[in-house]
Amino acid sequence: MPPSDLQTGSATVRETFLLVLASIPEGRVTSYGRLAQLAGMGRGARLAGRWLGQLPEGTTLPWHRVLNSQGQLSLPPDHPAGQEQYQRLLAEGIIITHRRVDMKRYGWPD
DNA sequence: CAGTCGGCGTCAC
DNA sequence: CGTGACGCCGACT
Repeated sequence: MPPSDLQTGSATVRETFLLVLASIPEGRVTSYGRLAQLAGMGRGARLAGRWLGQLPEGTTLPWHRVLNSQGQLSLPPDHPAGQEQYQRLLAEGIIITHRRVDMKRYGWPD
C-alpha cells in the first residue's frame, strides 16, 4: 500500500467500500446510499455508483446487488451491464417486477 | 489552484 | 408516478 494512502486514509474508505460490497448476502440487495453510508462515505451515493462502474469486468464482487433507494435497477435496460445485472439478480432468486425489487423483502441490512 | 460539468443518487413536494 | 433541487466528488479545462 502506497505511503500516500496511509496519510490520506483514502484507501481505508475504499477498502471498506469493497468489504461491505463483498458482504452483501446472496439473494439480497442494498442501495447506493446505504452502501456509501456503511462504507463511511457519508452522502456519497453517486460516488459509490462511480466506483461500481469502475470495477474490473471480471470482478467477483456482487456489484449487481446494488440498486437505487427505490429498489429499481438504475442501469439502462439496453446496456450490457444492465442486462447482466438483471440476469444475475434473477439467478439469485430475486423477484423483479417492472425493473424493481421489493426492498422491504430483499433490502440489506434489514 | 479555481471553475465547471456531469454522474449506476436521494429526498421532498 | 413526474419534477425539481440539493449535495458530494472525480475528471477535465
